[in-house]
Amino acid sequence: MPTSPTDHGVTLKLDRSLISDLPLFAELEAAACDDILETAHARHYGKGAVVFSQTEAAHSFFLLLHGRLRVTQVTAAGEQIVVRFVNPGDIFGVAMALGRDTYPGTSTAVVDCLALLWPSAIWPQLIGRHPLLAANAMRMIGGRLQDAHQRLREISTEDVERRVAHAILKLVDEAGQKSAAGVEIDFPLSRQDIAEMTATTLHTVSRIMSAWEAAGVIESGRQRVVVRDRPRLMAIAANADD
Amino acid sequence: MPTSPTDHGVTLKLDRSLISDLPLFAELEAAACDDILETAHARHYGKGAVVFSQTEAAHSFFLLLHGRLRVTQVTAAGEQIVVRFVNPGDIFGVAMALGRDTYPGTSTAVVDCLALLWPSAIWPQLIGRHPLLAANAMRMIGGRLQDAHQRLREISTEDVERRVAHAILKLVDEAGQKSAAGVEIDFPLSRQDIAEMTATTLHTVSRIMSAWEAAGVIESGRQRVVVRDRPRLMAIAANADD
DNA sequence: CGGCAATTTGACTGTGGTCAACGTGGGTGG
DNA sequence: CCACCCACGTTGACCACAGTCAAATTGCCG
Repeated sequence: MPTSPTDHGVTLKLDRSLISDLPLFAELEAAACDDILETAHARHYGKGAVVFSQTEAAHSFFLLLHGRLRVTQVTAAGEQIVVRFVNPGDIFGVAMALGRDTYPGTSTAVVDCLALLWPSAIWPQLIGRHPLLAANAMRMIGGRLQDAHQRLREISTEDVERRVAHAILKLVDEAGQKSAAGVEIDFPLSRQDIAEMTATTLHTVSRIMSAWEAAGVIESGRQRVVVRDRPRLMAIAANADD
Repeated sequence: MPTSPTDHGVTLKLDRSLISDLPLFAELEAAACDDILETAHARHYGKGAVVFSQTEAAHSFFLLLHGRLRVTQVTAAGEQIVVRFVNPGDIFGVAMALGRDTYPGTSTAVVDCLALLWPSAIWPQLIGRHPLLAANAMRMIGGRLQDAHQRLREISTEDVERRVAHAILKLVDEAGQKSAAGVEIDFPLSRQDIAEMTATTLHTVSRIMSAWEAAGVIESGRQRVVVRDRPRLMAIAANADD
């Protein structure tokens, strides 16, 4: 199922309307957007394709336009954790800007994706010419730092059920799609994925979600989660006794 | 014991030799350092003093020159975690740059500290005038993001003993002081602190460290940790069976 | 020297991990 | 187009790691 990446529009001029509304380009003038796009390429990644791998040299950084990516890290002992999911408008693979010369994780397309990419070496020039871009990028990285700290807080202090509830609610906020029965997470998400986000096992996740399904809180199936009763799920996320 | 902050050198001209060797100012020219220092104040915080508090408006950002700070967050349920320790040369309280208008945590001086501070509002101008400062700051924030991900990995996949071993080793690297018996962490650090860094309880930390002490790996007392046998501690951090 | 905070240690318990076996649905190939 | 197969999911039994509760001890600080 993995598809090899294919180039698109490398010679084609990229239109700034693709990106000018994204938070990364907030406050930037049209000319600045054009200048930044000058050095960008667009590329398509089929479902299952690996955009970059952990420890690989960080040749490029990316901006996701369409689709959804999963970023994972593998420990020395071979266990995997999900670092985050990348949403449209997010930057990813910015290792070089963060002071690394290799990617710290692996990112995989969970659905068909379209991304822009720049050579990492360009970053210093871009922020030199466009201080607002630097400020915006720093805000986005800041958001990721907050997310990481929130997860640390949750894993440190909450029991598994509340952690799973928080994880599902966050994904619903980022990738919720109204459907007949409620709000559905619009990309394939396995029990294993949820376990790797919440520091537990797929078994425990399955047990918890089965209980929720029986209680009418969610509806779920193979790599599919629909939240039926959001307030109830929020109550579970907040409360210890239930 | 908490001391109220006192101003120092507000009118006094700050010398760039204080800061020009720090990573935040790497590659910056002398004139740039002077320009940045123009808007800085220096301030002293006595042991136990609170530099800023969670949810407080982020009026300033800081650079630690001397001492050591602990940054904590409190959950809605009232439980506390240690986010990190701030070492000399680190920036902290950069909430505004990360897109927040309040501090996400509380920072407390664990020993007497000296810090520079700037009004948060100045940040955009500073990075506008000094792109290298932006690049350096982003690298430092990137390092914190890596740290957070490493802790997530550890809490998710390792048992308590290995997590504690990793935490102690990291602190020894950052704040190790050669002493008669080995390498000592040069600031007061309680079992509770270690527990809040590693998502466990002070009881479990105490049991683990008692065992290590009996085995001659460390020597410890009231808010004091000396690593006697670093290689052995590294082996504990790496291995599961021991 | 009195008092309190930090630490130690013991006994018990429960959450959630491990091991194992069995469903099930969807994609793929014949 | 249907059937097979495999990845994904479910469920049960068991038990261990580490959290909780409790109490004693130590060592600073004032």
